[in-house]
Amino acid sequence: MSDAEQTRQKILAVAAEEIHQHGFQATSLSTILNRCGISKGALYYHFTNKLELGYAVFEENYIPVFLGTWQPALSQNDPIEGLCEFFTSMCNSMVCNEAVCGCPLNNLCEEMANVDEGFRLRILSMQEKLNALIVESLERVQGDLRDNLVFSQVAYFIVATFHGATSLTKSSRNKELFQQVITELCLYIRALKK
Amino acid sequence: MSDAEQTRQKILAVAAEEIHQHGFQATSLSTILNRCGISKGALYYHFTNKLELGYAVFEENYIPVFLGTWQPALSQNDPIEGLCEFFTSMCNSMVCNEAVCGCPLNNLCEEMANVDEGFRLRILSMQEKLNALIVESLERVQGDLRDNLVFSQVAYFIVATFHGATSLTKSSRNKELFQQVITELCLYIRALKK
DNA sequence: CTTGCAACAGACCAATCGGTTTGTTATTGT
DNA sequence: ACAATAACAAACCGATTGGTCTGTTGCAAG
Repeated sequence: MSDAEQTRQKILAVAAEEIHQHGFQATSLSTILNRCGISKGALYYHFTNKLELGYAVFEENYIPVFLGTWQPALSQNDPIEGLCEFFTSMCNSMVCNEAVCGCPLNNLCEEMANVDEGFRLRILSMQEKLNALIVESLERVQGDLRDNLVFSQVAYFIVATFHGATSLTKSSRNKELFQQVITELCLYIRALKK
Repeated sequence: MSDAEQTRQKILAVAAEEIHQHGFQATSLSTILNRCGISKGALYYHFTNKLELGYAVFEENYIPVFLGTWQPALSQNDPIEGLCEFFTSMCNSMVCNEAVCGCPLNNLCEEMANVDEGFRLRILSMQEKLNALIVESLERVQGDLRDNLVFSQVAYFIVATFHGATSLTKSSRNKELFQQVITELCLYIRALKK
């Protein structure tokens, strides 16, 4: 990796952290510069403005990480159990920082969806992709599931509940609350089976 | 109502709107001043600083409205149907502005819970109150419900899903998505009965 | 009649914001 | 050897932020 590409990646990584912790609008470019040990010239050489930096963080960091965490769970032989194990292990491995900062995608959705159209469309596209993934995996084991299920509806329900759980955790700073919602969610998911 | 109290209420009302639409941090005091047609001196006569204004909005506007919308649903003879009708009517009556701006409480939770402890504790207290309300109403009709239900867990689950649904609606700007999650949530809630 | 305070008005302030511009350095092709 | 460009450094800029300070006005009590 070239020097230039290295600084670009460094910027992306630091910006991703800052945006995750403080939100996009509250993230200060000068903080990023300080943490990276670079100048403003460097940043504006690699990114045309703050918004484009935000988009780059979203596409090059958040999306891959997001898909990388959901995909394996859904490609299990039994996606129902895959999801439940995924959620449960997330409960157990969750460190304080994650609990407090929430899901980067959901954070951006809450903050930027009605502020900037570019963010909104990117978030929407990601959510639709995740929904499609879940629907796919449910269809794959359709035979084991109850009749009359509306897969897309079920998929959105699962994601909504998950994101709601992270929101609850932010205010309570209590892993147990997250765990409770997840436990109930797993009960719901397993009840999808015949 | 005295003149002074009137301006105070005006400030609170306008601030509540601005915070709902743009979040607390992105809300500009000068915007509030302009919309109210008052000076900075007036605002700082009634509130010591921006944070205290935010707290006042939360306690004097958001909390009463929030409780005022959930309470009636839960005090129905049949809280299960009360909740479902509450959610469904919210789907139908939801105008674009509400869909885009989301729930004020959840917004503040996402934005401020890990930024300011004062906000976090107020939000937490409100969430616990709502949870207690739901638990109460479930206990009231305990006889009609399935055994082995953990009421508090169920209550948090319902609220989490509801808030997750509003988040989904923000990015999609699609009432139907909200409706789908709510439909599935009502299925879940009704399935709590024997 | 005047003194005092509640209820503001509005100029002013330092700090910070995102963004621009100019300058410098190291490398590379010719 | 030289010109060109990539990859920055850093001073600078206008706008805006939350917050302060000094006035000013109207009413009410003494």
